Amino acid sequence: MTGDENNLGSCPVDRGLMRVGDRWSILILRDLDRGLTRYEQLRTSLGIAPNILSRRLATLTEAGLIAKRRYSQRPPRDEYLLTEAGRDFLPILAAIGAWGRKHNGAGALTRQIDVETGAAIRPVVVDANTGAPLGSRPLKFEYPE
Amino acid sequence: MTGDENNLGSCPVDRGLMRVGDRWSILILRDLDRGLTRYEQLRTSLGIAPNILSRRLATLTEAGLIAKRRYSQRPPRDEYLLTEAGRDFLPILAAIGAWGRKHNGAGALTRQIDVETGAAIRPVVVDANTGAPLGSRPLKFEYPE
DNA sequence: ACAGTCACTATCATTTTGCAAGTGACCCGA
DNA sequence: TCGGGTCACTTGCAAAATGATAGTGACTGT
Repeated sequence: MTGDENNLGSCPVDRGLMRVGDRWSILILRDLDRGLTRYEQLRTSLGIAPNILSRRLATLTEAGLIAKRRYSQRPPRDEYLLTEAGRDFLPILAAIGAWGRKHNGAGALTRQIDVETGAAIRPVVVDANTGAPLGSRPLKFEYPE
Repeated sequence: MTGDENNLGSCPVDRGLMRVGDRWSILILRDLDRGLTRYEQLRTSLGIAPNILSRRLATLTEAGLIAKRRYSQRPPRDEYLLTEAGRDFLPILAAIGAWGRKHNGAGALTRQIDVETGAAIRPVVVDANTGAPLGSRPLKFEYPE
């Protein structure tokens, strides 16, 4: 499967994964969030081959999650920044991180700290309607027509 | 990168992705949640090649997200069920779905309904400490030693 | 002029994915 | 009991993606 064919199914999860459905893409978003925005920073941080990094950056750009910005004219140098769609994805990264910590969390792990309270955040997915964590109330699926 | 080498980094996101870091795995979890638990159901629902499905089911089983259960002795038939770790991952699917709906949501999409209230859920990742959605308060990263 | 950095591209081997066909255990009807 | 039919796969092979390594171009600083 190519990952971005245009037979859009009715599943929003699939829709999401069409755009960020691979490991490197997600790790790139994580690094951009951490402040590593330049090609060389990403390459060394991730240990990714340069051709692969280029391709991932291109697809993420095309998917509208990141954008290239020139930070130096001479010499011409670019950095990659998260777009709004990209920033919107960050909470999901945090949720994945929380899951990884819980189910594969041996050893010391990076955490995110709330700057104001100083406490490590504990990401949870809740239903904005009820405030209840997902999984705590019964749900059913509703399929279009 | 193979995806499950044992150089575990300190990033919990990476730790999570080591175990579910590909499109098919996530789509399989989605289908199991929807009640499609048998091999043939998954294969036809996903349109996946049988050898790939077998491999994904094997790696998900090895990763502890799903488990095989015999539902018929004669003929011998198995189904796949989510483990606790697998169920723990479902809220993340919902969050990915919400993101997909927002950023790639043209057309009619499947939704999840709270059985008690009848309303479509609106998944949001919040910090369990403050209740605030992630992204609404400044955060910093803390790296181990 | 020459080394060094950054941001890549090009080439090619390896790995993974995907398609199509086949297999084995069983059930069911004629 | 012989021939389909279903389910849950496996096997073989082609196509695509990934990864390692080397090279390129635009500069800068000495």
